[in-house]
Amino acid sequence: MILSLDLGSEIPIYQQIRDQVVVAVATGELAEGSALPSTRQLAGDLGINFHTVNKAYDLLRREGLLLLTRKSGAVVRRDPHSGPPEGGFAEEWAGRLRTLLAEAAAQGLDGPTVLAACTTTVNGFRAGQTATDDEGGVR
Amino acid sequence: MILSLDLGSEIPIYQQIRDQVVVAVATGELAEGSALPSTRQLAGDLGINFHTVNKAYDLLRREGLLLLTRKSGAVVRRDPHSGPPEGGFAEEWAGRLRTLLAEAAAQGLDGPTVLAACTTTVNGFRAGQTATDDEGGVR
DNA sequence: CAGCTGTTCTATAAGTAATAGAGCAGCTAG
DNA sequence: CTAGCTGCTCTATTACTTATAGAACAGCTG
Repeated sequence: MILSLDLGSEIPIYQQIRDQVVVAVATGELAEGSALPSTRQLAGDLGINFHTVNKAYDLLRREGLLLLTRKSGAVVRRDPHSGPPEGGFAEEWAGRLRTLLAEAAAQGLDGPTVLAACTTTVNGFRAGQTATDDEGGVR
Repeated sequence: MILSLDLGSEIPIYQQIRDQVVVAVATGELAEGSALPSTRQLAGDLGINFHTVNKAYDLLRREGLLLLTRKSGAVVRRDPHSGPPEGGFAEEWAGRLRTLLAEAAAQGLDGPTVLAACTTTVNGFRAGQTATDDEGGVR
């Protein structure tokens, strides 16, 4: 997968990394078991400090998406078929969804437009993973 | 409207205020022209510094939701019927939506569940502004 | 005038983000 | 066994953000 950073953004670098890994897992681009570059290597490729990459990986580990070991490096732990998320996630996530959708509504986007954007985005994820959906083989 | 703050949250206070005003505008609880408490009064009610409230109001003004004048105080400028948002908003918002929905998908929430949450939330907003009260409790 | 309003300035303390360097423990290929 | 990789941890510095606080100014209002 290819990571692109915007160093001039107000979004912290470690969060840009985290967000792009999350999207890659959602689309199926990163399946369960996929290996990510090491912290030092990715930092070198991106031209940033390895502590910053370490922070992003550590955040992904705490979210349950990455498994970090000394022998295998960084490996994707979950994918969209791994079953329900950990306790409390759905409620916290629904709260953030409410804020984000409220922002669009307050700015004048009407309901159908907002829901169409949601549907298109979610279907875009599934298109990326249903290619090998019949296999279902969890490695 | 009633503002509730969580001082122990990792979310900045000024952003909690902003988020709750945004939701109130989306639901119609705060219609165009509604007056908000002054910075000093709201700060006193919440037990926080008025500079923090000022920051939240200033953010809402930059987002086009509030109109701040010395004579009228803080007044809601937009509501869901004010027409399309300002240029560039939709694209930036769609990017954040993608990240948020990807997070749910990566954690194992399936597409229909995610879209159901979106629909329920958006309909909850519209129930607050249209004549038809649907009582769509999100629980 | 007295008392509100938003607004702007300085200032401080605490936390976060990103940088940097050094080192340790565990695994693996040569 | 050695060399080199891995995640991981520690200290440290710089810059920015968050939240606090006090003071003052300009405009409107009763």
